[in-house]
Amino acid sequence: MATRRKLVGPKAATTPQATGPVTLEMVAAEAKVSPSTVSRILNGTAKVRESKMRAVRAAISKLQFAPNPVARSLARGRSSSIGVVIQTIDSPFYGEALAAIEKTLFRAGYSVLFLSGHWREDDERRCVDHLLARRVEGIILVTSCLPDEELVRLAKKIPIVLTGRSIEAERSYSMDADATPGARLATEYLIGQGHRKIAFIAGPENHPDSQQRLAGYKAALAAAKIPYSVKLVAPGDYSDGGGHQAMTRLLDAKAEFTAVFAANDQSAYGAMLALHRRGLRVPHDISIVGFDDLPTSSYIIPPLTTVHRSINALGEAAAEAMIDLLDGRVPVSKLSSATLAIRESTRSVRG
Amino acid sequence: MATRRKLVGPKAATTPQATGPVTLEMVAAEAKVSPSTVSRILNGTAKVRESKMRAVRAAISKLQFAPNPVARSLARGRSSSIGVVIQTIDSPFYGEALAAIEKTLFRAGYSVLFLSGHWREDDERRCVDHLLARRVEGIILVTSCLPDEELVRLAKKIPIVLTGRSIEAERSYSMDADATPGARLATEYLIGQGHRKIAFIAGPENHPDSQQRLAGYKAALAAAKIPYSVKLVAPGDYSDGGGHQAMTRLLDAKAEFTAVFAANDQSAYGAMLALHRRGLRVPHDISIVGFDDLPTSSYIIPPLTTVHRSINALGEAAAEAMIDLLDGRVPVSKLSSATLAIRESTRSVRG
DNA sequence: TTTCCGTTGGAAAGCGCTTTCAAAAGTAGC
DNA sequence: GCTACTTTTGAAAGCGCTTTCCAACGGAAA
Repeated sequence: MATRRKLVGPKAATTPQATGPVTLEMVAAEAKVSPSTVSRILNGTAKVRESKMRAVRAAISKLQFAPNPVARSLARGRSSSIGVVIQTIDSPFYGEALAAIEKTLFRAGYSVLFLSGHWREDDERRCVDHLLARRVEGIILVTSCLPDEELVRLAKKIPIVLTGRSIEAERSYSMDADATPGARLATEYLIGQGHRKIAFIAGPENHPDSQQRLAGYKAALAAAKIPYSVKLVAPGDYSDGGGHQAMTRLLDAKAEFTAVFAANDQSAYGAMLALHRRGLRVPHDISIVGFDDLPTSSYIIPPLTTVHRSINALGEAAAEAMIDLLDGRVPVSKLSSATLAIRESTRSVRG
Repeated sequence: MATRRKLVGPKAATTPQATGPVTLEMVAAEAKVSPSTVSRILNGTAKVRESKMRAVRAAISKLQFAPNPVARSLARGRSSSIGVVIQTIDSPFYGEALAAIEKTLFRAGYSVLFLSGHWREDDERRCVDHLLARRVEGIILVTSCLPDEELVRLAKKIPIVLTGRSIEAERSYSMDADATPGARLATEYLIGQGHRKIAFIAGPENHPDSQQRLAGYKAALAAAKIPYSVKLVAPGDYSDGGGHQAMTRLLDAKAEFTAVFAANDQSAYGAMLALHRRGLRVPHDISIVGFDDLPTSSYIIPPLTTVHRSINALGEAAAEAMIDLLDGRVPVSKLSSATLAIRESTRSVRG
């Protein structure tokens, strides 16, 4: 029977001192209405007499009441928060997307939980479990590395939106921004500039996205009837260091090429440095194009020609798709295609 | 009284079908013990007979039970989550710190809510309010721009840890990694290399951190008895573009200098590009040193000499300080001091 | 065997809100 | 002025856990 944890006596409501956070009940008491009425006003779930309305509003602002979202979540069975799994929260590439996701979701009244999966299956799985445990209402997976079946299974439990992947499942939305056309565009540009010997610095071998970039490169080559040579392809890992190593390897192997297409900008940076170390000049001796258009890419020397995809738009679209999913609508894709930001790291070698 | 929302009959426990998420009560029923016992086992809050222990564990794994953190938060009055307010979530500089915060806090069992304040008072205030409403247990403010009084007031309500700022308040911890020594170090290095005319590209004028960088520059100059000249100081804003503009302005003003100290690496990138555009070579004609040591700084051309402070350590320390605060301990500072990463953007102009 | 004391474990209250249900209060209509 | 509806409102149950309180239990001392 004892009233646990009630730190103040029965006259609590009349004692406005250190009673901790203000509760809805206190507002009700202050406004002399029932808690239900306060709740109804808060949520607009029913019509309430104008006079009470005012009284409650007054009480709310007088007591500085703010509803406890935890209690609300529990009662409603919904948490108003959604989870985002990303490779790493400090990804230079996805950063902008995160910002857009945060902004869009925040506006729509959701809290966002960002978690880093480090592009490792088990880490990512742990993130997802954590998010499920936290009862998020949906999960956005930015280029997940989880197997398809698992994602499909996940989609059965909770709405998910995927970027850089594509699965078939209810209550899910895949935004597979296929990188192939972009990669092809870059390679074609190089070809158009008269280059015939074009090296390629690849990304992580097992990742679909990086495979698409390679595919685009090959496609452009094939279309121009330029034979594809494995000697001109160096493995990288999307990092500056990887690009540096790849270029070094290419150079050491005495591969012949007049241009390089790097699977992403960071690799391009590294490659450029390697070139520089060997006394080769960009674009005079070697042309180079990147992929991603990182913010700094217009400021490095020389400013990098690179494939641009609005990553901000990607984030926004992902967030909007999630909102659509949650509201029971079917998201519509509105991703713009890749363009080439032509800057100063490439030159024509024709006539 | 009607039992609301109870979708299945009284024999619910025996019907293992689509009953939605598994609850502690279901586990209790399955293990034939009371909910209290399950809770005690879950939290280790009391000794429980070995046999029941086993039964409960079995039930848990059989039903795949995971406690609902929302309910738990409500009951405990604690949310096990902490908020982080950052300039922007895609900050190239703080990114690493965020990653460290996430990792450290996650390990300690907390969820992290990242919010972007955009270095604007009202945005930041809104973030803080949101976090308070969400009942986070503590807030980490990464170089907040809120006025001191406000932070002090905030600290009264909730434990906070501050980076790049310093306030006096209970249950708060300031990690004011003063930038002055680092800036001084950079400038002194340049002086040591024989430079006497050293330009400075400043950061945002009103920010304490950027003022410290200027102060360090001035201090080094003074110590070497080199007169300080406003003509050699160009306003910037910590962005690549700002650095580019600043350098352009310096050059247009025909300022004479043989070295530049940029308030941060991004400004340095921009400045280098401006130099390059004018045909000036780094470090042959002009030496340049940056501040922050961004990941790409070792890969740009030429690799940038810059002030290095472990931003990863900063994040880790911030997270640990928060944990200390929450556990009622007094955090102890363990920030290492700034070092200079000497690379290839500077050269000696002596003898 | 009885008494006393330290363990275990269950019943139930409570966290702060939402929502159902039914009673109270208005509004018409006759 | 009274019946028959249609709002508006309050009481109370419930969301899924934690935690207090106390009864039951088991073993040691008597």
